[in-house]
Amino acid sequence: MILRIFAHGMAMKDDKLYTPARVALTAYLKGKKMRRTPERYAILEKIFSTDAHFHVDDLHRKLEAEGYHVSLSTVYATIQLFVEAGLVRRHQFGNQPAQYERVPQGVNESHHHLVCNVCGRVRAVKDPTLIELIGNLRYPTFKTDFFSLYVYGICSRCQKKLKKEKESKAATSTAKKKKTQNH
Amino acid sequence: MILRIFAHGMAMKDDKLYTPARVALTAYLKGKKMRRTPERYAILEKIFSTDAHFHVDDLHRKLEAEGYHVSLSTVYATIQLFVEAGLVRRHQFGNQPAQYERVPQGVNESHHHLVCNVCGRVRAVKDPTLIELIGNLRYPTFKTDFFSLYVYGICSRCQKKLKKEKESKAATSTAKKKKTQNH
DNA sequence: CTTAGTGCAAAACCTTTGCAGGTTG
DNA sequence: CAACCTGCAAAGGTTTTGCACTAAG
Repeated sequence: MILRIFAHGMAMKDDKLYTPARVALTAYLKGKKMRRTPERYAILEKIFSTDAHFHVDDLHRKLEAEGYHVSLSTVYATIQLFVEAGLVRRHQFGNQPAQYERVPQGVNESHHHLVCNVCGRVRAVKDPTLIELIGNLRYPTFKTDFFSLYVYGICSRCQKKLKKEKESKAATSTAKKKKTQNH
Repeated sequence: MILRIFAHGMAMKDDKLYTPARVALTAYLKGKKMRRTPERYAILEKIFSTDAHFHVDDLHRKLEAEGYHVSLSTVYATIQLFVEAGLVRRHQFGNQPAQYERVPQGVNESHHHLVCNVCGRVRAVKDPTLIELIGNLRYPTFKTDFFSLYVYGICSRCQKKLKKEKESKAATSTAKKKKTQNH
């Protein structure tokens, strides 16, 4: 019980995000005549009070760690519900397991993703001009909902690492050559 | 044996795609001192002589159907190799299983994807201006390799279907209301 | 001949499903 | 108090792995 209150306190800082999401969820559930269960709101709060991106079982673990027990299946089902309700979006970068993020509000929060092909790290990049441009595209027979832009490449960290490896490899190969010549 | 020859004949029409891919694979394998096995070339040929998009086990089934036996694990390993070699690209639309496609050659073949949130169908759309624009984006510390743009929404087919359902539902509800009023 | 690559079967992984029991409206 | 939702365990589908054998260089 203390844990729950404490956890709630911790999340206060981000209530600006959670509050409208909670209102939206309530409206959605009422509209669909679905039940407003404590689990759904607890999961929603967790999503809207932590990092924008999350993995299903990280979220589950966090909830459990706070002393809030929900089954993993409920977490899966609930996230699926949130996706259908337009509160959460699913991403799958490269061959990584699925990630989710809360739906960005407006052009200012919208972003695209830089994905490192080596380490898999994902960086969100804001580019309002680009977002607006792509968001304004229209297709004759297709009713657009949203879009995802993933830019794949190599992050700075991995570039450095690869450079180092290359250098040490080159050194080894030079050494080998010398050795061969010396024979 | 006859099957193999026949299959090869069938694929002739797309050799314009396969030939440069084969050359590229050979160069890649030589560079990495990896082996040029018949399996790798057979899988590459199949990829470059059928639809641009494919699922791993469809590809495997097609090879088997032609009488060319490769294990599923080899198909997985080989596709992964092709991805690393820059010959094939991986896609994962919504919550569907992974799809792959051969890497588009130049701006003219490049495209983005419209994905239906209802039926999951994917449509490739060419938009050279857009592709060029996104392709020219540069990031200070990130070395871009390629990008994927997925536009999610509802395809025309599903729009029609949903419209029909709505209409028939509205009719039912009207009927119900009348019945209630009659009580 | 050395060892990477293959085939097969089993395991791992993430996600969904079936069913019994609890909770919402 | 009906039916929806949850929890649990088991199954599902896809992808990876371990190991013995084959074949490329």
